[in-house]
Amino acid sequence: MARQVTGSDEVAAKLAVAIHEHRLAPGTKLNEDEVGDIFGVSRTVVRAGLQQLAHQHLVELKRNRGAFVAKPSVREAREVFEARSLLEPTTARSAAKRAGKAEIASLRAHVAAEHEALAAGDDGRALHLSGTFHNEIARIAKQETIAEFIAQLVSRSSLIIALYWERRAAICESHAHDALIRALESGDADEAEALMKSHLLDLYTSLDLRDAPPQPKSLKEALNG
Amino acid sequence: MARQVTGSDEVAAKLAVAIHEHRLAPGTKLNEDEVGDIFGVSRTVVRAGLQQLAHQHLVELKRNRGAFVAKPSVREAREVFEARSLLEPTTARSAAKRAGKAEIASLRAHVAAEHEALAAGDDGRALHLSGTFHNEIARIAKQETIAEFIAQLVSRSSLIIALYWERRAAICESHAHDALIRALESGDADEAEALMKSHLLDLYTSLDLRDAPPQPKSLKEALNG
DNA sequence: CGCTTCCCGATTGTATACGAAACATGTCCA
DNA sequence: TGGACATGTTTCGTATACAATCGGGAAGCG
Repeated sequence: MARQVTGSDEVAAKLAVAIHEHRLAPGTKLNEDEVGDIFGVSRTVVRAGLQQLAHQHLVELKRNRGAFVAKPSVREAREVFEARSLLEPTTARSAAKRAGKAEIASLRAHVAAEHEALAAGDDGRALHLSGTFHNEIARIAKQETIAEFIAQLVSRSSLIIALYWERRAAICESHAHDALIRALESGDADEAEALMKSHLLDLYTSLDLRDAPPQPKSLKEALNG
Repeated sequence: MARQVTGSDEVAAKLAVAIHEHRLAPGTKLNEDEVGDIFGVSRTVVRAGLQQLAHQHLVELKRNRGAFVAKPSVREAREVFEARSLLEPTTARSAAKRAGKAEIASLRAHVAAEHEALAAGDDGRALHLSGTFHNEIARIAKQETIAEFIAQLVSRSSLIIALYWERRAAICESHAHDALIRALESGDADEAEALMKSHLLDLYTSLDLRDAPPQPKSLKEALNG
């Protein structure tokens, strides 16, 4: 089928994007043979890719049962945003100190692409870009280690949004990213940090994290869970 | 050979402990067949385990070259401690608010074991326990997500210490951990946070992070790097 | 009619086999 | 004598084959 120059990394990356864009819903079973046929590779490489995603908590590996797109619990959702609130504001501060013209331009292009996708009705892609914007900030801060953590947290946030997002209509038109870019451009570290903090809080409070289990589609699933 | 009930997780865990205890030096080649023979499993499961460790940056996977125990760069060392300084003080604060009698007792036992290992001359084990102490703190804070990050950072710190530690003699007799336990016991969140912050700073400043490359064992290695 | 039990199918876990890439060595030529 | 090329060997990357395990469904029983 597809070219066989692809390694397990590529499989993992493509699945990750599909999850970010909400084309794969939480709980979806990822059959090894099926995925292998789709990408034109053998189960060996598919398994390797799935394990990568499992380490990032994007898929859940159940022994002798297979791989499923992860369904973060309410507890996990809170923890993810707690972690983000520890890492990202300080990272935004660092980014404000380091951002040059090239970085600012890149960020503006990123946001433009996001708005474009939104206008085209491609909500999934818009959501994905909205998430990777945070990765870009971390990259500008030149903290590879922290950037990696943030990338993982952003990925997991995408799953959390898929499960617990309430006001879908008001999707991301908050222009919070624009404000952040302005703060970075003017090198205002305090402002950048504060904006990032409130942006994350906004995101967090827009979730419906009542104790209800993550919408059990069926009774059976709820019982076997 | 060992029992075959072992999965890839077990292989990864055992290798990780060996690395933590400095029984496997940075740069050591981990031949798949060799490791497989040692643990009595096939290359398939060894590869899975090595990939796990690679995701934690404990081993480095070079395409068509094999797996090597990671050799963190100076840059990476700085980043790791930067990340720890963002995560751990706040986590210690949380732990101070939640720690009960059972948790305190567990921590004391942990430190006791550490001193015991040190007295027995088992420096590697002492170092390992000294690291996992931080994991325990994170566990008490009941932040699984952050705890996982910290666990990874502690692991990587172990490698960094192996490469850049200067005053080996003064190993950990700082009693910083004892002071931390006292703060947790009395529920003094501010004190716990401050102690953790200074403890990490102590660790960081005791490293020799000059720009020199991580001690190239041989000229060849330096050139091929 | 509902519950339990057992067996079979499907899917994963592990081992092995084969092809490919990289390093080392040895030879040939300038 | 020194360097460059060719070849051999080792080790990894991927595919395939076999074995173990779990879930579901049909049959049997209360």
